[in-house]
Amino acid sequence: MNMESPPMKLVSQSAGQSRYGALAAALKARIVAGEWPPGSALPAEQTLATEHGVALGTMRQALALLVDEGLVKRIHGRGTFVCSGLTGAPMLRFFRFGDGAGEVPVSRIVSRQVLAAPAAVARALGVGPGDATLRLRRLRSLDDVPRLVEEIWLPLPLCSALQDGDTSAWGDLLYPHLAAACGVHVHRAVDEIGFGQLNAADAKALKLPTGHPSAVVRRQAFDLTGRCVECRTTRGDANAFQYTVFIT
Amino acid sequence: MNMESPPMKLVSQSAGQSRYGALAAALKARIVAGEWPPGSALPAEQTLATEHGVALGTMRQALALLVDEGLVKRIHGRGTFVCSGLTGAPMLRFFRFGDGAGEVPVSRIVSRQVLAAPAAVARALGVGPGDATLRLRRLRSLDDVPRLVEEIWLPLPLCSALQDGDTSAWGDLLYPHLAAACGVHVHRAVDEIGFGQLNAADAKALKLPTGHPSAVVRRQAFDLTGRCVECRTTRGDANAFQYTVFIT
DNA sequence: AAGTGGTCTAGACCACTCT
DNA sequence: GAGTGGTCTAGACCACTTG
Repeated sequence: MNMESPPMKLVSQSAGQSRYGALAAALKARIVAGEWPPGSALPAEQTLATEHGVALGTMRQALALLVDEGLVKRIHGRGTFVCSGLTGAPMLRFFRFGDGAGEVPVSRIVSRQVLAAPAAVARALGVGPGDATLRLRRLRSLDDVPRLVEEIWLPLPLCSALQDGDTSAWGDLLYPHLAAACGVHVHRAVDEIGFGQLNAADAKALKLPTGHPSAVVRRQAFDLTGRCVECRTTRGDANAFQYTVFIT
Repeated sequence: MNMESPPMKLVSQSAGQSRYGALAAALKARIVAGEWPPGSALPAEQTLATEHGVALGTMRQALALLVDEGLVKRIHGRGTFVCSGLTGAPMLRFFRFGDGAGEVPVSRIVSRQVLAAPAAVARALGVGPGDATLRLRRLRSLDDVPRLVEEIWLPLPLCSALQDGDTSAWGDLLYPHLAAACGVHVHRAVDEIGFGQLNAADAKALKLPTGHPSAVVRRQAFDLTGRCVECRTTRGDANAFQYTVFIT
């Protein structure tokens, strides 16, 4: 008879760290490493608990940490799934244009170029200055009225699948297309809101006078590994800007 | 011998609700009713669990809900405390004025009047239009440079302690003074950000030209019971506006 | 030392989803 | 019905704070 103990994953636990914290970190590492790709299911909590030789409750605490972190999503009766990334984090949530409905604006890529990254862009993307990047300019419209202008920078070996082909087939959301075409899943983003004036080109695109006040949103988007996979600047009419912050 | 079961709080549990959810709601009701005032400690979790005839873990889940809600704060080794309210929710976090340090701006009340609430203010405060309110105008400065102008409306029987007395003794933060003088604890607030232009009076106070672009923050503040206890409009130079949003 | 919350266990049973 | 996560129990022991 084989009395060997079953294979058990050992988790290193640094001093002062709880066991569920260490477990969460270990699971996160396996997710980031791609062992369970975005959208796929993790083993059942009972399986994981047995594998690691801990009680069910302890494993549940570890998984709860990953849920808080936005890394996995648990669905009662179905399983635990690695989050597939943001679909939009829609820029429109910063603005109130007439309608009020939360519809997705129509997107049109008006320019696509491979360029050496300027210093600021390279810093944001975490690449070397002068490294090859893809720069997109995009115009977003509601009811055929242009509302937002965007300048999007993507790191280049990574997103080279977007270099060629018909941009009109991309759809109105960048992130789902980025996931489908490049396998890049946006997991987290940071938007920095500021204020400025439209330059001549942007003003013309938005059919507003040059120098018109504009809200400026600078975004960095990151994937599961913490790598910056997009940096973007969005501009729209400052008078339509409205954003709500909840404080607790 | 007295074999009676100890007094046990009964909690009504509506269908489809977990027991810890019902417990949390019951505890919240007692907090809102003032049974444990802000800053005071709740009974020990073990005591509460026994009182309600549930296991420790269940009571812990209930308390965790209250923590998430920002209603109580747990401190290891000390106890569970009702949150004493926001101290500032500083408006300055929306702006970047030179220094960069997160210091509290010096406040000066420049006007204090009892006024009938205009329609918009009455709606925000949840009082009848024309009800008595206290209107404050406040100027906030950094390094003796005026940076923000504020118009603050307070409901009046509630905040009547602020009607008289020397405003220069209030200190630079409104909420701690509101708590000390009126027993009003601000527990939650909603800030709505927009852009506009300075009118002549505000421009003069900020030493900027009339019509200068300004960031406008409209705030409603609420106490534990969900009652609106303040409505405020803050304006500052739009060019100094900067706010960061994290998306997950 | 006494009292508090934090971690962990080893179970039981329930609610939901899929086949 | 089999498999999943969600709730609940009744303990044990640990870590932190205070007198």
